[in-house]
Amino acid sequence: MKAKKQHGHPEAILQAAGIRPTRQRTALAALLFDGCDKHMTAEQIHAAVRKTKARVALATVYNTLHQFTAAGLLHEVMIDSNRVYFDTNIGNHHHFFDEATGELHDIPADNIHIARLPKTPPGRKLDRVDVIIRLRAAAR
Amino acid sequence: MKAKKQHGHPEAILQAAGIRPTRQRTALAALLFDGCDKHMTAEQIHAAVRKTKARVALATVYNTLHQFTAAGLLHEVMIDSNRVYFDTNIGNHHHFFDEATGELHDIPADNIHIARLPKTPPGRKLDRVDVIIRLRAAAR
DNA sequence: GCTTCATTTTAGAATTATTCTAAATTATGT
DNA sequence: ACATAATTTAGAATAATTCTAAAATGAAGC
Repeated sequence: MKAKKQHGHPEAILQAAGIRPTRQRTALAALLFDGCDKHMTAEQIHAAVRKTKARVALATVYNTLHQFTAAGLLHEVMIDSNRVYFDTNIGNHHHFFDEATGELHDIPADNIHIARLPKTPPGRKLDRVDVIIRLRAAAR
Repeated sequence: MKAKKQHGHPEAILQAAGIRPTRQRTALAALLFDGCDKHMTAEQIHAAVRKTKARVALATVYNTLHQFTAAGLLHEVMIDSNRVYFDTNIGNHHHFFDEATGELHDIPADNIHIARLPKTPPGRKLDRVDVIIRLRAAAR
């Protein structure tokens, strides 16, 4: 296994990322970093954490997701003008987006090979390459 | 001779796309389909059309951009949660996104070659493949 | 265990982009 | 020109996200 999934205690993950593990952050980390890749919106994460006993304000969910993103624990995936997903898979990979259902699925990085990438303009460095394969319902 | 890409009168372009060329639509088409590739938000387009003598309501700009998109005259590019660009380049191409400046630049399709595209899931057809190369200021 | 101070969380207000609504205008067919 | 259907419009409504300032919590020292 190449890239190791996030697992272990949520608190340890936060410590390692230099984020103070408060009750709310730990609850969110426990939910997000359970070893399974997820694509969730802030609202979905808010709903999910409220199903556990923890109470976390929506504003805190947003704050925390942005902190996690800045720390490299999450990626934001911009797919649709009114859907921003936070992706717990921070390894190199790409996405299928099903426009019929709004679902997002991972594509392992080695299933796509990009040749002839243009050179990066001067004074810039490559941050990342997003590939989104958009799908629609097949005609029949 | 004029530009090689979109050519002909704006009205002809609309007719060909099966869109009735009203005054507002013609004004927007004239602005957008002048042969130069553009990436503009609805607000930018609204501001630009108001600089000409034409008066077009913002709601009409939105309606019209969506009609043009549905007709294949424009593409929407989703880059950033609060930046939706309408792209007048409807040919096969990709984008550099400069996170430092918020600018979007075209990459001709043949500058990127994607091999080993995964197979499309059953019941779905491939709509399009978006490649976004995200750039940041270079470290030094 | 308490006190202090910085950090974090919170509810609700504010903001922003976009969509909706229903009335007014404009275009098309006869 | 007339009737009818399509389009445009201003402003209200919506939805996601951010902001604000006050309250709660956490860490460090006594």
